Amino acid sequence: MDLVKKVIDGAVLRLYKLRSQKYSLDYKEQFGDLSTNLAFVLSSQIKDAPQKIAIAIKQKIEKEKFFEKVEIANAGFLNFTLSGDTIMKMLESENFNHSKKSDRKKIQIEFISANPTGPLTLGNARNAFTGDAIAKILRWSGQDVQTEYYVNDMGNQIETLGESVINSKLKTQMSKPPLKNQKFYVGEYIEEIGKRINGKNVQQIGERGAKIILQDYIKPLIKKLKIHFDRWQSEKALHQRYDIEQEVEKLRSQKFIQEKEGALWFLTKKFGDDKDRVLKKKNGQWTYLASDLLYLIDRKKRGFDKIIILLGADHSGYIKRILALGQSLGFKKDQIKILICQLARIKKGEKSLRMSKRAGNVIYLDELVGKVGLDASRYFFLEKNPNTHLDFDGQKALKRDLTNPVYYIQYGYVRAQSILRKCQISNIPAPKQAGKYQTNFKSQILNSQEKRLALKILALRPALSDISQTLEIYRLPHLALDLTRAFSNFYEKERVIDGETVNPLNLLLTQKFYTSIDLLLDMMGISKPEKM
RNA sequence: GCCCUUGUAGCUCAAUGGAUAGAGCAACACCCUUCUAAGGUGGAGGUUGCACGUUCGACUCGUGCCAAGGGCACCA
Repeated sequence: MDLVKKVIDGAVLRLYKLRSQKYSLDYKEQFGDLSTNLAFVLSSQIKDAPQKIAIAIKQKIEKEKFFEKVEIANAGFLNFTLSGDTIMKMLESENFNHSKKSDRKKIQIEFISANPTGPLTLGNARNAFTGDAIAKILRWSGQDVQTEYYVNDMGNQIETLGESVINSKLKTQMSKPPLKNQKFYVGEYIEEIGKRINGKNVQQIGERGAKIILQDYIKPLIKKLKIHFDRWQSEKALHQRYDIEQEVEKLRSQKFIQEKEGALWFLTKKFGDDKDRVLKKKNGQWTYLASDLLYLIDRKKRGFDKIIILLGADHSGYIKRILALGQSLGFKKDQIKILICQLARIKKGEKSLRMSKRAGNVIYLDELVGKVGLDASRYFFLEKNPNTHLDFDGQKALKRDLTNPVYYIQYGYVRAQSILRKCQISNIPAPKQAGKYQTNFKSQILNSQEKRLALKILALRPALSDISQTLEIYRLPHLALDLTRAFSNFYEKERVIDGETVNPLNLLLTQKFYTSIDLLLDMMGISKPEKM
C-alpha cells in the first residue's frame, strides 16, 4: 500500500511538479482494490477538470506493471486493480513496523491522575485505557514515551479527606452518629481507613489517608488493569524540590505576574485565557495553579519535546491556563496537547446522574472489571471516541453493552493460532519466519476473500501511523474487528491445511493476520488467549 | 449570559470534504457441526437534531436556532 502510494506520488510529481495534497487511498471493495480521490484534490490546485487530471495520471502510471487495471469512474475517481502477485509480494514483505523512525521524540503522557481521596471509579476508566493505548502506539511509532500519574497529595481535598475520616471514626470510637455533610467523602473505604489510622490533626490524618488510598487502593488496581506508570509524581514533592517563590520571581521579571487586590495573579489572559488567574491568595497560600506551574517547570527541565495530558471534561476550563503557563515557560503551543474525555454518567431509572465520590453515587472500577473482565472493559471504553457522552446503565451494561466483539476478535486470533500450530506440528517451517517460504506467487489469482483479507492487512500499518499522529485510539478496536471479520470470511471458505498439503498463499495470509491482530491486541492491552 | 463537547439505524458507535452514509448488538429468514460454531449468508431498519450558506461534491466546513453533558472561585 505504501508502495502504491509511492508510485502514485511519483507520477503526480513528474506530471505536475507539486507535492500532492492529502488525498485518500482506500480499499473499498466496490471500487477496485484501491481507490483515490487524488484528481479532485489536485483539481482545485491546478484549476483543471478532475477528469482530465485523472486521465493524465492514468496514462502515466498504467505502465507500472503492478497495476492490472486503472479505471476512471464518476468524473475523476481513480480505481486500481492490483495483480495477485503484487498484493502477495507486498504482504510477504509486510513487517508491521513503523516506517519512519527518524524523528524520535521524548514524550510524556500524563493520565488518570485521580485525586487520592478514594478508589478509582468508572469515571477514570476511559482516561486510563486510552492513556495506556496512546503510550503503546507512540512507542510502536518509535517515540521515547514516559507515562506518569500526578498525585494531588496536598491541598483542600486532602483536608476534606481527613475530616471525612475523623467523622467516620465518631461512629466506631465514640459511638456518636457521624455528621452528615455534603462535603465529606463517603464509602466503606473511609471507615476502613478510619480503623487503620490516627493522627494529631486533620491535615495529618488526611495525608496518611491519601497515602493508604494510593498504596492500597489505586496502585494495586492499576496493576490489575495492566497499566504501567513510569513515574508517580507527587505534588507535595514538587513543592519540596522547587522554591515556588523563586520560580515566580523569574516569571515576574518577564511580566507574566502581577499583584492585584492583595493577591498574586498569573496573567494568563496574555495567552488567550478568558481571565487572569490567582497564583497566591490574599491569605498567603498558593493555589493549585502554583503546583501546575511547578509541574510544568519540572517537565521542561526533564526535556520533554511533547507533553500529552488526559483530563476529564470537568477540567476543560483548565486547558487555556495550562497552555498559558506552558507558553510562559517556553513551550510551544503544539508541544502540550490536552485531550478531554467526556464524563461517564450513571443511569438510574429514567434519570442520568453524574458520579460523585462525595454523594456516594459511584461504580468502582474494581467492581466493574471484576464483573465483566478486563478485556471486555478495555474494549468497551476504547471503542468510543472520548468525546462521546457516555451514560452508563449499571444493570444493562453488565449484560448487554459489554457483550462486545472482543470475544469475536480473540476467537479469530485463536483460530489463526491453531492453524499455525498445526503447521508446526506437521513439520512445516515455523510460522514466524515468513521469509523461509520464498513463495512464488507468479500469476497468483486471488479470490475475493483472500484479496479482501490481504488488502485489509496491508491497510493496517498506514492506519496505525495515522493513529499515532492523531491519537484517535478508538479506531484500534474498529480496525481489529474489521480485520477479524475479513479473516472469518476467509476461514469459512478457504483451507490452509488440506490433508497433508499446505496452501502457501493461505498460510501467508493466516500468518500475517495473526501478526496484525497480535499487534492490535497488544496496543489495546487485551489478552491474547491460546484457547477459548 | 459566555466558553468547551456532543446530536447519525431500536441500542452502542464508525465514516482524512468524495462515489449508493457503514459495523457490532438486538430482531427476522436461511446455511453451516470445521483448521475451535463465540461462525456464515440474505433481507429489514436513515429526512445524519432543524434551517440557511460555502462548492463540482457536505454527516464532515461556516452562520443561526433546538436539545443534552461539562465549565465559567483568591476550591482542587
